[in-house]
Amino acid sequence: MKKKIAEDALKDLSTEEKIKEAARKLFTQKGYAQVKTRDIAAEAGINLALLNYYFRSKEKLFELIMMENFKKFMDGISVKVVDEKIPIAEKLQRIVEDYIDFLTKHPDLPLFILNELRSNPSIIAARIDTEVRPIRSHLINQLQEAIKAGTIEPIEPFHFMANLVGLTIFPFIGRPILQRVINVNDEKFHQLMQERKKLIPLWINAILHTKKNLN
Amino acid sequence: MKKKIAEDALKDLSTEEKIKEAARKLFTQKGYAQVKTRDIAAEAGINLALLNYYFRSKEKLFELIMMENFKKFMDGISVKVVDEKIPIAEKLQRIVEDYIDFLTKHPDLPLFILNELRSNPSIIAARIDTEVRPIRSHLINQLQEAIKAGTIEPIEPFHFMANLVGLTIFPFIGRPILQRVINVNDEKFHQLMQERKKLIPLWINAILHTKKNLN
DNA sequence: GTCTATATTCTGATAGAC
DNA sequence: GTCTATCAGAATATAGAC
Repeated sequence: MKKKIAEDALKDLSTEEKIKEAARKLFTQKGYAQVKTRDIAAEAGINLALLNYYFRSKEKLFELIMMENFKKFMDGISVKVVDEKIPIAEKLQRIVEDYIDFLTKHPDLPLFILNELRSNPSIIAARIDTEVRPIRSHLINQLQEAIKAGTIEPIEPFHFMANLVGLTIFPFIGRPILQRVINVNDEKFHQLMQERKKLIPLWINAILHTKKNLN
Repeated sequence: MKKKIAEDALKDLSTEEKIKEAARKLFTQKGYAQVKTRDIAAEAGINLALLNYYFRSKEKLFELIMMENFKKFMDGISVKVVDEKIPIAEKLQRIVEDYIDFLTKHPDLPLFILNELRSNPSIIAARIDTEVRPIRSHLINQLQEAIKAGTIEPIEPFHFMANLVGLTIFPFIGRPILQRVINVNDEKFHQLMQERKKLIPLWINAILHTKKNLN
C-alpha cells in the first residue's frame, strides 16, 4: 500500500531540519557557489529569512553540511574493517560490498568530496590522519604481511589503494560519460554495480597474483 | 641554464591570450560559478573591462574554455587508437601510456569534465556520440572478438571500460586524499604514475583472464 | 517562529576619457 | 586598446511587524 510519500519528504520535519535537508541535497549536488540561498529556501518550502534565523549564514550552513558529508563518506569505509582478523581477500569483499551499497544510496558524495578536497585541502587533512589512517594501517599491514609470507606478489600500497578505491568509486563518478559511451540504461547500470560487488574482489585478487615484470 | 621564466608565463602573450590563459587556469581549477570575472582580470594582470571587450561576457568566455577543454580531453584518448590493427593488449599499453602523460600535464581536466557533465549533461552528449563512440566501438569490437575467439574470459564492455578508465584516471582525481592516506610525496607520486603505465595493462590483462565465477 | 520589506554587499557589464 | 568610474541586477543578510 503506497501512500503519497514522495511529494514532499520534508513534510514531517521541523523547519530547521527542512532547511538542512534541502541544503544537503543542493550543496551535495551542485557545490557551494552554484546554490543560492533562495534555492534552498524554495526547496525547503520556507522563507528565505528563516535560513539566516537558524543557521546565521550560507557559509555556516555549508560548513555544517560539508562536515556531515565527510563523516558520512568516512563511515562508509570504516565500519567492520578494522577490528576483525579475517583474511584480506574476504575483507575486501565486505569493504567493496558495503561501499557499493553506500554509493548507490549517496551517488553525489564522491564528487562533492573530491571537489572540496581540491579547493580546500587543509580542512580534511586532520580528519584523514585521525580517522582514515588507522584503517589504512590495518589494511596495509595485512597486505604487507601477505607479501612477506609469499601469499601474494609484491605491490606498492599506493597502487593497491588506488586500484581498490578507483575500481569501486569511479563508475559512480564517471557514470554519465560511461553510460553514454557504452549505452547502458539506469536499470542495467545498477545491475552492473551489483555484479561488481563480486567482481572487484576477484579482480583485485588477480592483480595481487600478477608478477610485476617491469621492463 | 635556467632563465627566469616562471615569474609570469603570460608576459609575452597578447592581451587577449593573457585573458584566455588566466580564464582557462581558473575555470579549469574551480569551475564557472566559483570564479569571478575580477579574479580572471587579476590573474591576467589586466583590467576588468578588457574581459568584456575581448569576449563579450563571462559566459561566452567560459564556453570557449569548456569547448577547448573537451577537445583536449577527447584528443587525449582518440589518437593512435582507432586505425591500427595491433592486438588489444598492445593497444592498451599505448592508450594508458599516452593518457597518463596527458593527465600529468593536465591534472585538473578530469574533475572539470566530470563536474560539467553532471551539471550540464546535454552539452557533451552530442560530442560523445560523434567522437568517442567510434573509438569505443573499435575497442569493444576487438574485445568481443577476443572473447569469441576464447583468447580472454567474457566480460561486460561496461566493466572493461570502467576498469580501464578508472585505473588510469582515478589516481589523479583522488590524488589529494590518496597521497595523504598513503603518505606519498609529489616526487614519489609521479614515479608511481610512471610505474602504472606498465602495470595497468598488466593488471587489465590479468582481469581479462580471470574466470568470473559468480555465486 | 515566520513572514514582508529593505538594507548591504557582490558581481557582471558598460560608458566614456585617454 | 586600455583604463577609471559607475550602473544594474543578483544574492546575502537583517529589521521589524505579526
